[in-house]
Amino acid sequence: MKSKILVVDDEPDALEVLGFKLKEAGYTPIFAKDGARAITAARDERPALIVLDLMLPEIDGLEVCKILRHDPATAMIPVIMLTARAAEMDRVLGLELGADDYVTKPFSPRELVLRIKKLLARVKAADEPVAQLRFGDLEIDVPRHQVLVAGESIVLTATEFKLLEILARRRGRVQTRERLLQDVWGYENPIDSRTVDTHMRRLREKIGGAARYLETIRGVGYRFTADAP
Amino acid sequence: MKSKILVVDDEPDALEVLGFKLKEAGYTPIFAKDGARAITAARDERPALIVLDLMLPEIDGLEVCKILRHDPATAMIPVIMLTARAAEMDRVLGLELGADDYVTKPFSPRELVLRIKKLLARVKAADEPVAQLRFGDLEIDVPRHQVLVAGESIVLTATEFKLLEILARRRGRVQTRERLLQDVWGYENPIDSRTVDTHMRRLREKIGGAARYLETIRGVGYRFTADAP
DNA sequence: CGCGGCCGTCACCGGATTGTAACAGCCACC
DNA sequence: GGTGGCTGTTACAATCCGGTGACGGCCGCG
Repeated sequence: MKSKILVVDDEPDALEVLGFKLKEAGYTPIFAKDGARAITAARDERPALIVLDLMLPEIDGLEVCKILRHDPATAMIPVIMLTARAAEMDRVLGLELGADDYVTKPFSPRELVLRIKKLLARVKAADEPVAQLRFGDLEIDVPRHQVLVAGESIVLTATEFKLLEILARRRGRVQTRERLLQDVWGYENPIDSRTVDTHMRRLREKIGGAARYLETIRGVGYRFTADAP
Repeated sequence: MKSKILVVDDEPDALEVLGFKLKEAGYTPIFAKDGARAITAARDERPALIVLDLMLPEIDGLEVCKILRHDPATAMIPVIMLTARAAEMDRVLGLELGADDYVTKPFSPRELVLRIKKLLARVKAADEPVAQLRFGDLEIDVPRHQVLVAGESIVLTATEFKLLEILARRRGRVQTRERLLQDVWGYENPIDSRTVDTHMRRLREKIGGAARYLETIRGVGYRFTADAP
C-alpha cells in the first residue's frame, strides 16, 4: 500500500526531481503546479501528505494551506512547507497557519524524504485510537463517552468531553487556544478564543479534584500534565 | 542541491582560486568585486553564505555587512570575513556588526572551506524545528513549554521562553537587540531595545547556572554559546 | 409554547507580566 | 587614571491575561 504524496511547486524541474526521489522511497507522487490545482487534487486524490511550495503564482502557499485546513475533506492531511528563507519560518510555523513542518530551500531531497517519513509516522501514531485513558483517579472512556473521577461518574457535555479528551491525548504538550478551537470546535465558525477559557472553567468545576491535571500556561495556552498511564 | 556561496573580493586572482576550491567542495560559487555588487547579488541570488573581504574599494566590508544585516531579505545570511591582519578581527567579530566568523589573510583555501562547512552546518542546525534542545544541564522542551536546568523545572514567562528558544536555536551567532525584538516580540511593536536587557537579566536570574550559555557581546547584542548537542 | 440545558460572549477584577526610567558598575579606549 | 559609552540592576507603573460571574440565544423536548 503506497502512500500518495502531493507535491506542489511551479518549477517543473523541482517536481521531476522530487517525483523521482519519492518513487525511489516507495511513495506514489502526484503533482500540482499552482494553488488552485493543488486544492482540487488534494480533495480528489486524498494524498497522505502534501509538500507545498510557499511561493506560488496567484494563490500563495499559505493561502492554499488555510483553504486546505478549512475544508473538512483535507483538514487532516499533513503539510510540509518549502520556504526560500529561514526567516519565513516564523510565519509558517509560528503563526499557526497550519503547516506541520517546513524545509528551507535549497534542500536535499533525501532530507525532505526523511521529514516526510517522520511526519507520516507521527500522524499515524497520533491517530492510534486509545479508548481508555487513565491518569490516577481520572478515567476517560471514549466509546462510552463517560468520565470517572475517583470512581464517581461525571456528566460532561459534548464539548467539555472532547476538550478533555484532546488535552489528555496530547498530554504534556501545550495546546494553544487556536489549536483547541480548531480541534475541538472544528474550523467552521470563527469563534472567540476566550470561549475556550469558559469551557475550561466549566470542565474544571465538574471534574473537581482531577482539575489539577489541567494546567494553564500563561501567555500560551493549556496543558494536561500527568505521568504516562 | 548545491549551496550557493557569494565571494566578494576585489582581486580577480583570489576569486578564481576560491571559486575553484568551492566548486571542488561541491558548492556553487558566485562572485562580486565590490560592495555595491555584493549587496545586489546577495539580495537577488540569496546565497547560503557570504565570504566578504574586509578591504574593498569604495564601500568597505564592514559597511557591506551592516547593510546586509539591516535588510530583512539578507539579514539571516551568515558572513565570513576575510581580514588582512589578525588585529582587525576583534573589530570584525566584537565591535562592529554581524560577521559570524573570520579568516586572516593569507589563508589556506582548505581552511576557509572547512569554516564554511562548519558555519553552514551550524545555521542549518539552528533551522531544525527540533522540539527538544539540550545543552549540558540545560534542556528546552518546546511543545511542553518547559525548561529544565540540572533536572529542575524552571518556570519561565512566555517572553522569556521565546527569547531563550531563539537564542538557543541560533546558538553561536550573535543576535542584535533589533533582531531579537523582531523575532521575539514581532515586527510591528515599537519597543525600546533596552527592554531586551531587562528580559535577559530576568532570564539569567531564573535559569541560574545555565546563564553561562548566555553571552553578552558588547556593542552588538547577545549570543548563546554551546557546543552542538 | 414553555422550559431547561448547553453554548458563546461580555464585562470586570486581581494578579502576573512587562516596558521603561533611573541609577550604578564596568569596560574599552584615550 | 580619567572618561564616555555600554550594560547590569532595581524599582515602578501600565498593561495584559486568564478566572469568574452573568446573560442571552439556540435547540430539543415535553
